[in-house]
Amino acid sequence: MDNMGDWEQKNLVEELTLGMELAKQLQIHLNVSSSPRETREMLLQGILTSYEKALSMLNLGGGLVAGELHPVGGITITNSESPPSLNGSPRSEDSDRDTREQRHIDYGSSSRKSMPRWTKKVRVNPGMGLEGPLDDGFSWRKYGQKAILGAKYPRGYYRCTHRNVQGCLATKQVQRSDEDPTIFEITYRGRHTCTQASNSLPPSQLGSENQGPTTNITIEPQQNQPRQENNPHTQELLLNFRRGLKVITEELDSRGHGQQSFPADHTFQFPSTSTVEPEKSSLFAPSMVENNFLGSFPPSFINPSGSATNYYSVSPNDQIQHSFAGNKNFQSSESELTDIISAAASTTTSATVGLDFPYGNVDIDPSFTFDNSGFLS
DNA sequence: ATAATTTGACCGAT
DNA sequence: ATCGGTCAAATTAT
Repeated sequence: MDNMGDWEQKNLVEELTLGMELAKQLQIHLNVSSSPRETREMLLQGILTSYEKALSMLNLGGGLVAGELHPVGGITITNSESPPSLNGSPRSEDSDRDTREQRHIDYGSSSRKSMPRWTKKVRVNPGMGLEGPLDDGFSWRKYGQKAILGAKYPRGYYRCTHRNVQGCLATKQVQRSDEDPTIFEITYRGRHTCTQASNSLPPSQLGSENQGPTTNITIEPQQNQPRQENNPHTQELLLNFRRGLKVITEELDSRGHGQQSFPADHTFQFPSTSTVEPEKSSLFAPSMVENNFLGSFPPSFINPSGSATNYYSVSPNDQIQHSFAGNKNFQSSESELTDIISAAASTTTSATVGLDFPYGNVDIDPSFTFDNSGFLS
């Protein structure tokens, strides 16, 4: 099982392959005048990230790690979370957003199976249709709620709805901040191994009365449904990435446990049963759209061609690097590991779709958040 | 009828 | 013994 050298090499190859794919994409984009600069930048960043990883794999001998060297601050996430230089794109403001997200990743420790865990703080401004924090695009099912010691509000426990069906072990906890009740701390654990099809909306993220807002998202099946088959390129790219992600996932699994290697099929399937909840929609966010989530890449990333398809989404499948540094050990306290990054950027893709929940754990590029500031504010 | 939520019990880790 | 996390039966929502 621990063919370290084995997967190490495998990963390296995967990484390099990924980089090559990205390079190819970039090449293509360079020939397409219509290709937005952002796209190119993203591709470039992806390439660099890939190289970085590959190099670290070689240098450190141990596949993992790159990030562990610097447990604090920039950590692993470097590429993803704080690529200051690269995408110093103008956008990326959390200022104008209602939901401000801050992420804090933390590894190791003693959690169950040493699953990677990362936290993100989301703020929901009153008055708006609240969405962000509570809805991250995944389907969660609440399985518990507990009063936490020093906390004023109870903590809600959620697990992936597909746990039984697909064995997805992803879970999350939602804790409302004592201080600022508009802030919610959402801690994710484990990554989704399920095929999160289009998530139908998670009706209640927060229990009932205790927690504040309830998310209401409406899905507009129409135009958003079609996604992948549109553009073969897209599909291909996504697949490639998926592939990469998958590898890492396996790795993660193997480390923590012997098994539980669920089929992380990379087929994008969307449940034909896209639930739509009309009623709510009328009440709140009128046009929130939940699309799919397969990809883990920014729109511009995939779609060069005119047909501005706005689907793509950032799925929490991308904590690639997080997984890398999944090692335990470490004396330290979480505080040390604390690194909060506010990742928010907006890529205005299409006005019609105002969604936001892109959060996932970004990885290759933190800066893709759909701009939804449009209607909330 | 089926699916999701609520809640107290249970359990492992400090 | 206490606390945080999970389970599962009962309850409620769809």
